[in-house]
Amino acid sequence: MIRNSPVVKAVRLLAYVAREETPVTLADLSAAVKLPKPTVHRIAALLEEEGFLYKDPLTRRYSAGKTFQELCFYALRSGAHGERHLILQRLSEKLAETINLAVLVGREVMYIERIESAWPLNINFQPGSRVPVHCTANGKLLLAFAPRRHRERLLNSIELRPYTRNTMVDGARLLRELQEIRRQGYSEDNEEFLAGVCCLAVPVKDRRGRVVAGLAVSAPSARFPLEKARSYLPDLQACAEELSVQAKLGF
Amino acid sequence: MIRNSPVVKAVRLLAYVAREETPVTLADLSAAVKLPKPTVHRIAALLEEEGFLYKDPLTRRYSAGKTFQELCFYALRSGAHGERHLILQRLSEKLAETINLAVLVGREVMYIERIESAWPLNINFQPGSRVPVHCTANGKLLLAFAPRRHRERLLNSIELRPYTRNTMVDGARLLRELQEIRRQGYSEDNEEFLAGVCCLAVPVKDRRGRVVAGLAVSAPSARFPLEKARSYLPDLQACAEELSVQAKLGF
DNA sequence: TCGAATCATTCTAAATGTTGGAATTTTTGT
DNA sequence: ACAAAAATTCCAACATTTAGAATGATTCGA
Repeated sequence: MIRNSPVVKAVRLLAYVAREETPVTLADLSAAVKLPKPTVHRIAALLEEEGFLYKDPLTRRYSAGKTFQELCFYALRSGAHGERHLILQRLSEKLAETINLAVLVGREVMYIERIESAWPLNINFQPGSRVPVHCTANGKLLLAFAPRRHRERLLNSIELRPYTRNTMVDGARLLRELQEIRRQGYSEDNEEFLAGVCCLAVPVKDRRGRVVAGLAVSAPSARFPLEKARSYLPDLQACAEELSVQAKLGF
Repeated sequence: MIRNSPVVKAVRLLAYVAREETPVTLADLSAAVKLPKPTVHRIAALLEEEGFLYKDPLTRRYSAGKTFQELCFYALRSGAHGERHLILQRLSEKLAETINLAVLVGREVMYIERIESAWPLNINFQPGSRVPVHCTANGKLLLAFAPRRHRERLLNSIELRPYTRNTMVDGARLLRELQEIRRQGYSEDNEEFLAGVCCLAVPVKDRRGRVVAGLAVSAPSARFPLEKARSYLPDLQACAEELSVQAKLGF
């Protein structure tokens, strides 16, 4: 991806101006974003024309423009992914553990949402971060329910790197486990990725029944072992159903 | 001035996404800004990388990104230096009570500006702080004038937690009140959030007449009961109008 | 009031990223 | 399972960006 794009420069200018308390001079801007003044000047002029910046005619200082400020009202209005977040939050509160929603992206699992439990000491993975597919509950789940061709291609292209003593590094064994996951409808991670942390994941399906995401609870084995997680299966499945039925996945 | 600059294209994309209520597809975007899909695709990817857009991995729809939302927050708050502040200050002086301007952020109401009255003893809510939506004048007002879909989704996802004896905890009754608010054009909070404190709020509209913010007076019922607040409705409305017409919302 | 220093703006040719039709892949709807 | 729609990738022609240098404007101290 091109990182020298004028688009990137423009939004960084915008970000700097918006974050500053008071209007800024061109020289400030130029120093802050590390671009030559003529460059900043031109981009700022474009942003000004679009109403994203406002240049005070007297002081020549830049601040947020009218269009931009108006936009702010709208952008904030719909706090990202309200309903989905709420559904997950309810589940997290009930189990008192971390809940995350993930999808398959390329050869990895990406969190699209994550509700941290109130407990201290739990791993910090931000939404957007990625984890391996062969040693996580969500990963194995999504792999198990992926279309066969897709699954095979993926399995051939990943390396079964060991993360803990329990990480599965044997392809044949992984295959058997995937079959088992399809049979029982959920997957487990018994400290296969992070020592001391176990997970349990259930599928989230779209209208047509295809598995599009995984919903998992993850917690320190010490206070929340897999047996306990299993006892909450109905709650997890109900939550997954809620996400599916209401088609709240999208937004 | 070059008008075909990618910078211009980028900010127009951003503006369109921010103004839409729900996440938009690439095809929508392409049609809306009248640019070929590959072009939109590339620019959107850049904006996503910068956190200005968020592409849901499941639906591939674009919405405002995290960095952008954070920026909006700053941009709205830093308006406090300019004309907007003066307009609010005049009103506050006339009523001799606390005035605040608020917007809907997610499921809550956020103050973007607040002029404290000179009186002692009044609650200290800084700009940026959030209050519930179902038991405040601004909250009910913004809810009442929000687009229907947005309102319904919000109502479904909030908990009508009681704060005082007067807090509305009955959804049906709240709905009726919202209808009444739309009819009469203003909303009241009769000690529903804080015992002993009442508020009255009027809508602030944008150019197209959509309600984007709420302007409220809040005061101890003892010295400034709702009847008295109502007598100042013309002043509040004039002030809201001033903010709207002159488009001084920005700053 | 003057001049020096700083800041803003314009100019330019070379460099770079952009562009969008066409092809490809993926997803959706029937 | 199929057709239609949408998203994504490609790439060579092309338009914009780039930033040094020059110029004009403003600020500030003496």
